[in-house]
Amino acid sequence: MQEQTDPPDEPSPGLVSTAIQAITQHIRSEGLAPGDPLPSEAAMTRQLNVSRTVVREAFRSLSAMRLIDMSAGRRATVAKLDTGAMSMVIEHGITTQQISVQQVYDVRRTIEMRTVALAALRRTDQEAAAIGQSARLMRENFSNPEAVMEHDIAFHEAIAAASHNPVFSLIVTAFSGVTRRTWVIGWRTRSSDEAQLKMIKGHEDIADAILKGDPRLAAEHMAEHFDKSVKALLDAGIA
Amino acid sequence: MQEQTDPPDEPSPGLVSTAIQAITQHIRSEGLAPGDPLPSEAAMTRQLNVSRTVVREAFRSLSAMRLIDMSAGRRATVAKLDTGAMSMVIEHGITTQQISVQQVYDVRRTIEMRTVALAALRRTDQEAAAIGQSARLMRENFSNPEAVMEHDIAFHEAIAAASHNPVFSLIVTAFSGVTRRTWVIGWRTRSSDEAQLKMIKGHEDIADAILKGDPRLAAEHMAEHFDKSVKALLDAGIA
DNA sequence: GACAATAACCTGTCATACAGGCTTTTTTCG
DNA sequence: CGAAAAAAGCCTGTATGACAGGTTATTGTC
Repeated sequence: MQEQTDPPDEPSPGLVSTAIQAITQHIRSEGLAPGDPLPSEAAMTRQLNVSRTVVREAFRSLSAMRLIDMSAGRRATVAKLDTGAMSMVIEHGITTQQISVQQVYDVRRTIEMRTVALAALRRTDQEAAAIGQSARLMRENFSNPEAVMEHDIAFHEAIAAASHNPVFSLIVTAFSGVTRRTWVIGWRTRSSDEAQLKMIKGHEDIADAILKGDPRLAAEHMAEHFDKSVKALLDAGIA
Repeated sequence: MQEQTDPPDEPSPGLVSTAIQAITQHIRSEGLAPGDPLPSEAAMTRQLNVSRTVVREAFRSLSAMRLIDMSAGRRATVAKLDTGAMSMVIEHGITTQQISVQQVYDVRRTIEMRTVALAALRRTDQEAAAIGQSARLMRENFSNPEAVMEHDIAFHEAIAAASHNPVFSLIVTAFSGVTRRTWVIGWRTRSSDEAQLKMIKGHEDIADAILKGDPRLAAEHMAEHFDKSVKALLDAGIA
């Protein structure tokens, strides 16, 4: 058996938590869709019989998680799926050293081996074009590492989008922040222009395999890409 | 040497967002670890030159994401990695029909094919025991579906933990909420006791493979398990 | 030196106030 | 009559002050 940290009784989870639950419950029970408006703060205040402070902190919390959208003067609305909260959790794990960059890469590899295969099977022509475009822009901006990185990130997100499973997109996008903070290290480790161009070639190979609709080949190239990336990070001493 | 009150031009992402960033920035720059205390609200109020309302909403937002822990009378502290925020994002996606249960299962399958293999390679004896224990408890509570479900969930989370990669644990645990809301449907679809026992046997096979340290076999059983689970959900008409 | 009383600080919640953004209604003018 | 402009009304963003109750540090006593 395992040790539980929660005491057996939790009488008051706090008014704010209660309010948060009431709001999410409202979304569920009313079957609200993205864009639909939520009750005003005043209405919630009356319904829950608490102060506006409490209701406001609840709304603000949901807004911070990007579950709802708030803006001045208008009512809050149900938000489209967004990676905001996940990104913050991952970043928090990294900055407090509870997870390592290498662990993130291991998860990315696992997921992207799947997204790339799905993309090869399910991509539309437009999505294939977007993926190819990102790879092409990496080469064209070769002399500008920052630009290469952004197109690299866009490349991976485009593949996730082409998997037609928004959960994959969510996760892959959540990792982009970590990538932004470590990408340059991997790039510098590829000391020669030749090594750097080879890395870009790897992306083009993946794009081609997706365009051809060959999931096995796409996954093979993706595996190779990740193995090299992780090796680059390890060479640079990233734990 | 630094911050004056009003930067001349900022499209104003809002004072609260600014405060949130200031707090996370503080965690980063001070290199805080889980359990370390953050500045008091009053201190933050002075430092950012905003009202306590703003600072409070920022703290509360971070608390809702489980990035910090708050409790009455004590200062907020840096939180241990927690799946709270991720769970809420996934649940939000499900309730607003932006993602389907089947899409979640596809992601789970992808991830757990990896965690089970890693668990077979890296599990400690204690972890192997915990995994086996969960499988055993599933069988022992056979007549109580709710209990079977909880041990099923614990089983998968234990495997993720045994992968020794907290990011996997984070994601697997984030999906547990969805499982709780759909598990019974799959269970009912297995109409006969025989079919239900076979499903439990599948878990025991996985546990055995992990105990034996055979990643390939473990992954094979896990694949089978997921294929049957997804089939059960599809038979029940889950989109 | 141990221990209890107390002071100081901190968070949780409430009430109120006001500036400014949106939306709807009313008014006015063509 | 119709359309544009003005006003009214609701809504959110932020600030301030107040007080209850929990937590920690200090002090004073034995």
